[in-house]
Amino acid sequence: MKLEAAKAQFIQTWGSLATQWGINKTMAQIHALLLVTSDPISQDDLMEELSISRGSANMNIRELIDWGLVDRVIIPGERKEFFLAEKDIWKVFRQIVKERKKRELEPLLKVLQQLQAVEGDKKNREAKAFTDTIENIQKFVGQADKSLDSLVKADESWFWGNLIKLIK
Amino acid sequence: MKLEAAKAQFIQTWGSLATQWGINKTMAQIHALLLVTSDPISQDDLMEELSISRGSANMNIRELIDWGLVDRVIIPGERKEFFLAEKDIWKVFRQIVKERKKRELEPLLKVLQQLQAVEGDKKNREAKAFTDTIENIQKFVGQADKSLDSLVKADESWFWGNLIKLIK
DNA sequence: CTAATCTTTCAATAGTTATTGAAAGATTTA
DNA sequence: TAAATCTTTCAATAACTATTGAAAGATTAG
Repeated sequence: MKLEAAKAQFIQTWGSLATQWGINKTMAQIHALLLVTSDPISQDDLMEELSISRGSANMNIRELIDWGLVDRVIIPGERKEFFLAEKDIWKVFRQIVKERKKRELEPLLKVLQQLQAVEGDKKNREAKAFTDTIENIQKFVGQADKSLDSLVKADESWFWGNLIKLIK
Repeated sequence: MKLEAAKAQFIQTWGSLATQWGINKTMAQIHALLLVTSDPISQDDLMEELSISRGSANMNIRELIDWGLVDRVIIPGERKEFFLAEKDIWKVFRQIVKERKKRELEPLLKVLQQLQAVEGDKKNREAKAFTDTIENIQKFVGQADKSLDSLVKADESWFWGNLIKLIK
């Protein structure tokens, strides 16, 4: 398989995987291209390689920067901005976990806490089913939240090493 | 907060969270309603409570059954089918992990393996960047795959107990 | 200061995904 | 077997999400 074909397939695979996770396909494809390219790439080159418009390139790059997955890079003597992705997949993963935790898990926890304040008639079967499930979800999400906190701080080899011991 | 209001908020929260994860909102809302209701619910009741059409209800219920999150229930003396969700959140989580692993992680691993067969000119800087990143991703995804395998088989209290020990 | 180059915005448009509801298909009852 | 009840399908339509590209806004060079 030729390099260009392999790149193209990786970009397309990354993109369609992203779609299944509620992530913009183009954003994921830009990320994929930056992941497998050693040197920083300009917006124009991204537009060219992925056949996307200026607006889309600009918007999706900004989003990637927001997520902390891509950095702006200044190249001396160049007028344009260039972009470079974090290549260490463990760091990428950690960063995504950190962001999704902040954006989704923490707001969810707040809602769950509020929902526990439901007027509790303990004799009411339906009310009991509701509070029971909410309580269970809350405990689960709370545990997950704490665990992910540690994961975000963890060193990769340490993490896998211990996890392997744990699950064997 | 009244029970009905709390249910409604939970259903809406669960639905919008699902959207961010590439999951159909209505499917998640049906799931949410079934999660917080003790007794089995008929398709007509789901349609009524969530204000959705017959077609949508049918399709999304089937999808939930496919995911192994909801069961069909026959109630003696009733002509209609009823539906009941697994309430144990650990089981729900495990089931989702199992399915996504099968549908997404395993196909991804196959692609990554293929991509390692890129024509490798070791002197080529770009080729090296490509193979390095693919290799890293592959190792990472491989580890994750194995770990999730164990998680899927794990007992909840055992899992959290050990995880807490691990990350402390 | 002015022109040139680069970046950002955003309203229009395209593309994608989900929903509807009527009709066809099953199944049960009598 | 026929009628009643329930389930499934699917083409049309609606709702949502992403992309485009031209114009406005910044920044740099001369």
